[in-house]
Amino acid sequence: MGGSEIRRNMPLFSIGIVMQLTDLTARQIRYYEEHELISPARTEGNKRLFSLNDIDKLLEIKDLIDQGVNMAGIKQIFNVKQQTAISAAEKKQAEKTRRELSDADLRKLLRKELQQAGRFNRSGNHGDMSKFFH
Amino acid sequence: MGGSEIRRNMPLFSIGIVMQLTDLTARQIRYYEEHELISPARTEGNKRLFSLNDIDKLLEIKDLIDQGVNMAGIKQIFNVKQQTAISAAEKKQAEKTRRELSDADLRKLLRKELQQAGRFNRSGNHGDMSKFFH
DNA sequence: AAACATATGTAAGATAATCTGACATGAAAA
DNA sequence: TTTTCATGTCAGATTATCTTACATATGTTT
Repeated sequence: MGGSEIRRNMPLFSIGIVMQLTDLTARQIRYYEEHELISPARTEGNKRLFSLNDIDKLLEIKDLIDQGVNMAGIKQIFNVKQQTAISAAEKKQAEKTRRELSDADLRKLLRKELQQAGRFNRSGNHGDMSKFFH
Repeated sequence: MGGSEIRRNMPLFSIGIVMQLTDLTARQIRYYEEHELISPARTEGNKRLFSLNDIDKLLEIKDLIDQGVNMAGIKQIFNVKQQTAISAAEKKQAEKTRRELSDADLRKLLRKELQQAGRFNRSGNHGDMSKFFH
């Protein structure tokens, strides 16, 4: 179940398409990027390229703005969601680990873990792009 | 199960992205369009916009060309596939009809059918874009 | 072999789509 | 009322794509 992560993060859509899909103006989309609510990829020539996850986020942003939340609020909400997702992933991973690793593996892992702490990753709580893809 | 049809036919992708996704050159893609193997939509400004189905087809075309099939051959293959799909759909539809319509409905339908014959529609035998979306 | 057809490469000139940066503005907050 | 926020709008620059035309390698027909 890790492949769909990649797919949902694949930069595929031009800003024009994203405008249609989200019903936001280019100005709005760029403004949200400026406030780091999204971070679309770029082409070699500096054109923005959005992923499905970006579009999900934009739809969420739109909802939240309709409900009167400002940039700062949305940023916090995203942080919380991300943290929640990370926790959930860690929990799942811990559970998986408990079941899958032998004691020997565990010792090896522990050693590694003690040395280099703190790597990171994206998470992914999907919105409702299910309207567009299945 | 009709919504995903729409989604797969939604024009979303610029030619640049399709080039990356299919590993075809712009020249090749335009050539295949010229030979009516695909019919991408256009923006107001005449830029091509490809759907998931278009991309499926391009991947199929690529395979067939690798296997030495020429434009004419591919066109025939697509025709056959489409016909097959239509037949399948008709069969399914007939079955559905048999189960779902009352005799009254059937009489009404029959009348209509006798008047205006011959409307049409797309079909859809999907390729393997499952690599990119789920 | 010569001539032709097919599929693709490549280049030129035109136009569309997008970019950044700046200034304008209405509504809400201070 | 003055600021701040979210968005609109315009200008000038750059990228991406378009069509058309010619070039070319490989395969086919005469």
